[in-house]
Order: sequence, then structure tokens, then C-alpha cells
Amino acid sequence: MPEDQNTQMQNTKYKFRDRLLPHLLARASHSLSEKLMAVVRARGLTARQWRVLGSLWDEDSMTLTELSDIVFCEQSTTTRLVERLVDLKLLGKRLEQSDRRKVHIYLTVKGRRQIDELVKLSEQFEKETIDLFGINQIEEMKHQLHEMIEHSKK
Amino acid sequence: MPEDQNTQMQNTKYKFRDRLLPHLLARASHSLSEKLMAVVRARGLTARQWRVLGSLWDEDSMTLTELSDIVFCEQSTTTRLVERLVDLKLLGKRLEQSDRRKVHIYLTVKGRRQIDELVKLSEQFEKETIDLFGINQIEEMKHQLHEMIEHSKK
DNA sequence: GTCTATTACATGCAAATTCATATAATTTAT
DNA sequence: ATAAATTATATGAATTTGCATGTAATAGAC
Repeated sequence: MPEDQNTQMQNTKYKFRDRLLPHLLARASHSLSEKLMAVVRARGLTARQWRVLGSLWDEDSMTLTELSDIVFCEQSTTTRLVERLVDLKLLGKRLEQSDRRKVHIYLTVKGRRQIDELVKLSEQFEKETIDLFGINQIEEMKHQLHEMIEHSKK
Repeated sequence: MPEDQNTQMQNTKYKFRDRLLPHLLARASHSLSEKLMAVVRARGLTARQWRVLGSLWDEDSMTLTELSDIVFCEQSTTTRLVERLVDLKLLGKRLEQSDRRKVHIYLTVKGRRQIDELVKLSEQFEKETIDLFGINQIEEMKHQLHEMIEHSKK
């Protein structure tokens, strides 16, 4: 490693890739969801499809744009992703009457049934994480994460 | 929302999608990196390309498999992703002599120059996050994240 | 009310990603 | 020493994604 780069090293404990929060958060997310994702894929769903379906679990409905924001992908991607899940009868579409530009997406009964097991499994894995790190630490972390998300919106 | 779903609600403060750590971590990661990613894309790089290049910043070299693990994508994806960056002269390849199956990837001088600004920007955004939340809280969080990653490997 | 700007979603197309599988180098078992 | 198993990477084909742009509905300016 070239000499002049040491000036950029603020902490020699970790490599660059492990020192920055964004990458670290993504890695932790990936690690924690690995087991669940194996099941998700075994059920024939992609990670994004699961994210969309799961996000609608306790919502009456969401518009495409709202969904895009939550699963952080392009709106055009969400359009096609939802289209596919509607074909599979896992999701339904409904136009908003007062503003017919907006398309509301909701989980169908079939969709609900399809992800019921995954939702339970998620809660179970979550509980394992909580048991391991302690409810206080986890709640504290979640609080901070929400703050980070909120703050970045500005 | 059907009645029986309330039994799954452990915390009514947040929706399902905001209550589970994996999704929350991914969202926070996305939020925190949004600004940097705008610059990354303006420089003609994708998020994954940047992750690969950045991960090699303070490594002499890494094999394809090691890289895949760090940027969490399929090995076949890494193969083609690296191939493209080698074409652009940002990365170089070298066969390991003692085990000629292994391909070692490293940042070229050009690659280093190309991401120098992004590395500095990353550190700067990181500093902003630290200033906002406090060094102790951030260090604490990073420590926990590393523990989560480590634990999930088993 | 009409014209313009904005918002919400859709679509064409090129590039990226994955899954399954192939190939090549090395290790292990016998 | 050889055959079988394992490991590291590459490749073909289908799907998914993102970017740029198009279209339709609504809001805003005048």
C-alpha cells in the first residue's frame, strides 16, 4: 500500500471496507438475513419480492412510489416487480378514486397465506438476535437506525 | 388487517417492515450512502463496482471468492464485474503461483486515482455521521455490527 | 377556464444479476 | 499413483434491474 494513503487511515483496527458505516450496515443486514433468505428463495421468491410482500404485511395498501421508497429500488423496477406478483395473484391493484394516477397495491389472501410462514420465521430469527444481544441493546440500535434514516431524508 | 395477525405483533410502535433488524439495517445503509452514491454514479460507477474498488483500497489483493463474500453477490457476478473493471484498467489480475486456480485481483494505479476522491468523500460523510451521533455511539454500534456479522458466520 | 408544471406510473432497451452447469487445478482416499 | 472429491473460476441462458423517456392525471399560475 502506497505511503501517502496512511494519511487517510483514521482507525487501523479495521480495513476501509469494515470501517465505514454504510458498508458495515449492509453486511450486517446480509449476514442476519442469510438464513431466512435461503427459505425465501426455496419458496421461489427473490429477496426484493419478499421485501415487497413483507412490507405490505401490516399495511392496507401502498402506492408504487411508497413501495419503491421502502424497498429502495427504482420505481420502474417496482412497477414490473409488482406486475409479476399480481400475475401470481399474490398482490392486487386498485386505483385511487380521488387521484387516478395512483395505483394502490395490497396483499391478496393468497399472498398473505404464501408469506405467513416467512413472517413467522422472520419474527423468530429476530427473537434469536434479541436473545443474543439483549433487548435493550437491540432497541437502542433500532432507535438509532430510525434516526439515521430520518435524518438522511432531509 | 385480519384479526389473527395481531398475535404476531410484538411491538405496535412500528410496522413489520420497520421492526425487523435486517430490513432496518439495509434501509439505514441505503439512506446513509445515498449522497455518496449520487457521486459514484456521476463518476460512471455502479454501487457494486464502487464496493469492489473500495474494498481493495487497502488490500494488496483479493481472490474472486473473497471479493464475492465481501460485496455479497454471486461469484459469477463478481467474475463479470471484475472482468469489466479490468477492461477499464481499474483492476488487475494475477494468478496465484502456488495454486493456479486462484485469481488475485488488485487496484491498478489508475484505479487508485479513480476512486481516491470517493474514498475521501466516504471518510468525510462518515465523519459527519460521527459528529451527528457521537463517536461513542457510533463505535458502539460498529462493534455490535461486527459481532452480528461474526456470529452469523457460524 | 386555459396553459404550464408537476406527479405517478409505464415502457424500450441495454446492462447487470442469478441459477445451473462446465472446466480446470488441487486435495483426499485408498 | 490413481480415481474421486473438492475448490476456484468461467460461461450460457433467462430474469431482473436501471436509465432515459413517454404518457396520463392532477395541481398551479395567470
